Amino acid sequence: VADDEVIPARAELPPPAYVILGMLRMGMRSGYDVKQAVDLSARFFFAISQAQIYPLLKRLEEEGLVEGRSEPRGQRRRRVYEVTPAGEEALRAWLRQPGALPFEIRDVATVKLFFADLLEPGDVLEHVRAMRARSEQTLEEMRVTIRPAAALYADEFDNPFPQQALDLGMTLHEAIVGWADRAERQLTGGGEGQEPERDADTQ
Amino acid sequence: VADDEVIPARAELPPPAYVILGMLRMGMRSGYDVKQAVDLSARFFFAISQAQIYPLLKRLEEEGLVEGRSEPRGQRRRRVYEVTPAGEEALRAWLRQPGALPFEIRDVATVKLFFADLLEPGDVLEHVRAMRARSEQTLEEMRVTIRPAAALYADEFDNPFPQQALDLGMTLHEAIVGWADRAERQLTGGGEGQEPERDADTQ
DNA sequence: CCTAACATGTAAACTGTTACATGATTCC
DNA sequence: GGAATCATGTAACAGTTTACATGTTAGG
Repeated sequence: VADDEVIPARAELPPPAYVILGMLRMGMRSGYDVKQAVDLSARFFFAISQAQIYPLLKRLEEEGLVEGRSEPRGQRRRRVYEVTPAGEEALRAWLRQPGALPFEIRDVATVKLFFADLLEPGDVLEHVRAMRARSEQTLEEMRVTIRPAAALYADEFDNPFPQQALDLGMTLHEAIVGWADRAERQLTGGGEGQEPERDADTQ
Repeated sequence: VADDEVIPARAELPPPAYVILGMLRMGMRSGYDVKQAVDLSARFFFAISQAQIYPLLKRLEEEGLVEGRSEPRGQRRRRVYEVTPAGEEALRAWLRQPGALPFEIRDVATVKLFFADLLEPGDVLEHVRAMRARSEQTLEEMRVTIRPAAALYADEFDNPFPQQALDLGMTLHEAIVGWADRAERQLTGGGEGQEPERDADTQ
């Protein structure tokens, strides 16, 4: 259309852009769809917020990696996207690209445990139980809503990878539950005869 | 000194500020010390960058939660901090404060696995192995450098919590290694007779 | 002499969240 | 008629990283 169609060889896309690209390739069509899909699955290892999606879709389109068109539902405006061959190639290249894969956790609960020295024993116990409950709740969510969807991808589309990613997430939270059990036993005077049961030294 | 010493009842401190406060309380003295300590331990569940530390130390001091003074080593300038009673109280209040404890993971490796459908089977296998190797390396780091330090805190200062936090981190990475083993077996035609071994359908 | 470690600081850029605005449609 | 959901967008803010600047000291 314009005369400045030259792709300006942009900087590498941020990871959330590839999440969007991947979700579109898996059949999601609108920005809204993508957000729903991420909240249902990828959120457990890479959350993205709604406000990131629309600007990134625009950018993906500018770079020719997706093609969007208006497809309203009734009077309700709606824009749907398709991954272009260039987009698929960009996604594949990113997936294959080796290099550092930082495993980033940001968990204030563990920070609080780390410094729990400052708390009363009762508070610490409660905190460990909260951590346990949190992972159990996450597991329940995964079992109820995500597992069936992942199974569908495995069975219908012969794509086992969402299920495997979900499996990793569940494994992680099961490990936390196991850890919490051990920690709890240790805190509730679990050292039968071994340790001379620490007083509330608090200092 | 000035006439506007009134504390302006600031917004709640961001989590990294409490990490710094906690580290100072554990005996770290300078910003540099804090950074070293975080990189050695807390980084596995809550990393903070050097550029965050000095402005936050300044802010903590403004709010009366720490007290700093210059304590050069030779000609090399150096500012050391101590947690004030108000600071200890603020930390304790934050530790006890209930409420949402989001467990945030941002892991591009799992994102790549999730979308691995686009890759050749050989690439996927390699990727799972890389994830396994990553966790094994992290475990090795933890065993070599952090575990002894955590044990020291447990034995010398009767503070078992850093060790327990480290333990949680190790548990997590051990779970990933276990998951990777299973995933690898599944990918290398592991379905002996069970599954009719999926071809490289690639699409 | 040179490198690594000690030590502090900040500007600019980037990333991400919160909160709001806007409006249509579906379901009760 | 009202709430929930569908659907898109953005401005303002908060948080984070990268990169650099600056200088000292210890060790090979």
